[in-house]
Amino acid sequence: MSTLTAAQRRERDRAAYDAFLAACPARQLLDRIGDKWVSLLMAALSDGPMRYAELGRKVAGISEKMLTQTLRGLERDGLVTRTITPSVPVRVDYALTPLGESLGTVVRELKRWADTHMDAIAAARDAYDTRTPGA
Amino acid sequence: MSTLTAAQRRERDRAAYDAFLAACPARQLLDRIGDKWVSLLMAALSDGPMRYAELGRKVAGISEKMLTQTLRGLERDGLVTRTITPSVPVRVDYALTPLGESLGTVVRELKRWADTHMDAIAAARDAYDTRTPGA
DNA sequence: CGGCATCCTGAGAGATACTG
DNA sequence: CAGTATCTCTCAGGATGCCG
Repeated sequence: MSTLTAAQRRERDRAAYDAFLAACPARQLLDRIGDKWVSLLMAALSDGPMRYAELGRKVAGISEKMLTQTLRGLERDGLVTRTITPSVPVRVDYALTPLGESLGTVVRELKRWADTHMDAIAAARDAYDTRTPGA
Repeated sequence: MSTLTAAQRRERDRAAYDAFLAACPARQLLDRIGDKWVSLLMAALSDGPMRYAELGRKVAGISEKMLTQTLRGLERDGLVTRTITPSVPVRVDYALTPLGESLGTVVRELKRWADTHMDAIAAARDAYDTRTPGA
């Protein structure tokens, strides 16, 4: 039977699309750098290695949970290294890998586009909001 | 008094940081293109103008709500145009603006990095998961 | 056809408290 | 110092149904 409701069809399509998206490299990359803390942490580390608590202070608003979670993710992806020095108060340093620095370069290109064009976007936004005053 | 609890200090810091982030162009851009549907929709539109329902079919898994919502956001930011043809069944076409195409170029650069380096990330991920088998 | 209002659920963000 | 564990709660996003 081709008797599929719109909902059923969409569900099937979504499953197929999800598989496609999971395999899409660009999608994975966007998910990573789109993460609120990833870019901030990497920017902080681009100045050189830092300790756990230093990062927590530098990025200010981050909770310990997200700090740990994000760093773990970055470590897993080979973007940062985690170096444990087993002194009496343990010391843990995080640093960018070459891969991480490479990604940092790309992100900075993105930032350059942002710096050049975001005022145009802001202007468009203002114009739009003026055109659509109430709602 | 400097008698602030850790929570109070963090809250104050977060407020300040939120303000900083809201003003940061790069952050705004990342929030945009990090959105699951934005890049997909823009990729679809890079082939030329499309109608509402066409987009819905091309992007397959998207719900009508997200389709409308995302398109509105892109229109507001001056990245796409929305053209209404008041025929009897209404016809609405969406197309990239020059600004939108410019952004598309940047995103494609990002995609190039992804295509070149995501296998390294996947490898790092595998290695990490092997090193950390149980948990 | 194209779109908005409404309700509802689940993933994920943060606070808190405890451990090596 | 550097986490881990647990709980709560928000809110993005999907389903549904109605309008122009």
